[in-house]
Amino acid sequence: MVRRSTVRAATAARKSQILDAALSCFTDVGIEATTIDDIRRCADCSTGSIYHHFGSKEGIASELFIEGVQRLNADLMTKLTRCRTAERAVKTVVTQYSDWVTRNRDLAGYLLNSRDLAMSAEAVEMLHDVNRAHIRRVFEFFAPFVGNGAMQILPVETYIPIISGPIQDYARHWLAGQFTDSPAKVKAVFAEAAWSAMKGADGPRDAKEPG
Amino acid sequence: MVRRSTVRAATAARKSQILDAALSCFTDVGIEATTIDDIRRCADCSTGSIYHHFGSKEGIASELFIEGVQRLNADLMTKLTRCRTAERAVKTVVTQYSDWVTRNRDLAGYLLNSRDLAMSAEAVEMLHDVNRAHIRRVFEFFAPFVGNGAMQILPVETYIPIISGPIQDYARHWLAGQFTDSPAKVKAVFAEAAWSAMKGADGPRDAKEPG
DNA sequence: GTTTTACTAGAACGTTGTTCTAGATTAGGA
DNA sequence: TCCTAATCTAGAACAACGTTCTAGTAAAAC
Repeated sequence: MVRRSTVRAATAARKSQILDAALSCFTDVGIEATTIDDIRRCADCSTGSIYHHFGSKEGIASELFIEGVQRLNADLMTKLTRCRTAERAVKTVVTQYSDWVTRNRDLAGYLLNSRDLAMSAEAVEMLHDVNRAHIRRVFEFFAPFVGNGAMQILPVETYIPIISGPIQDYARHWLAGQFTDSPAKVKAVFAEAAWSAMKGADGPRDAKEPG
Repeated sequence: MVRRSTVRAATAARKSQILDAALSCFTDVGIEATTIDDIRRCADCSTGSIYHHFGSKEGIASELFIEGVQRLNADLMTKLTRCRTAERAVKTVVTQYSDWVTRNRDLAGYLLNSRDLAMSAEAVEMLHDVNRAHIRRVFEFFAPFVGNGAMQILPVETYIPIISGPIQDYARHWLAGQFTDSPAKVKAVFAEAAWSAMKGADGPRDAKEPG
């Protein structure tokens, strides 16, 4: 049985070289407008090399997308598991995202604006698996805070939009050049807003109102 | 010199026929994957006709996008100007969006997932003008509520993300088939969350609302 | 050293967006 | 009704781009 003990050293470098070139091109002119030849020139490699590693232009786009999501998710989990209170955890979801987007402009812009990417069935499933696993971890982390009344009980599918929706929308506008202040600069506002919308009704306020 | 007093009757019909066909194709397989020939077949017209009316595939996509934004904006303003209190106005922004997306699935999905559309310089400017005018109207409407303390004073660029971000994110997931309940079904939750994050810290100062 | 596998190169192919030219259709004026 | 100009449609032809293919090179396994 042949064992591929070590991937050839140059391979990983070549792949990330192509991915970096692709991200750069996608950022400059958009996915559709970048040609394979653009990427080839920017990565200083041949067409054959690109197709050997990724199979298609869509393969590059998919791998870039999934790898980006995984990096973002991993960074969140690292910071989240250090939190001891519901308030700190909710606010960390917002501030971590703000900082990450500010530090990784190009990749963040790619992730935010490539939602309708036509991906292969395998890539879609891969992405779903990654997302499901991440969401499960996050929900397991937050479950106790909902259980003990520190956070509101809401329909499950509304938690993520309520907490992350605003800062994501802000980030999208900032990345499009429409806002001047970086997400990192205004993160406190969004962290506060998220916590306002999410904290348990501990005060004398009414809990609910007829819609 | 002949003046085109009335646009030829068939023209408007032909254009909207092509736009409808394009939206249908874009929804089914994505913008990049739909060919001019797909649209031609679906709209039952010729290639020449398409290029006469829109100039390019991107021209179709741009016009569809801008027209959709205008319809959405117009619907919001109609409903918004009926509101008399800050709470009702903020909640209306959320519920109107929920209802509109639920009623216009395809178009809403197109608007939400085509942000990175490569548009011509003119189309970009056109869209900016439309957006700026709309945002100015909305802010003029809300200004009094901020002035009298019914709503929080925040950095201007944060209002829209805080109010609309969550329901937009929810809508995106629903349109992608990831959530089962339509935005219209869960709009009350998001309206409540938006108002929680937005209302003045000292309690509402609207006449009708008791502390 | 020989074999096997991983990788690269670049020409060739087929599809697709776009252009072009000729012709059909309609509106307005005698 | 006929004429003229403008608008619109048709579909073949062109050029660009994603992809495939064949041959060849470099590195690991034995």
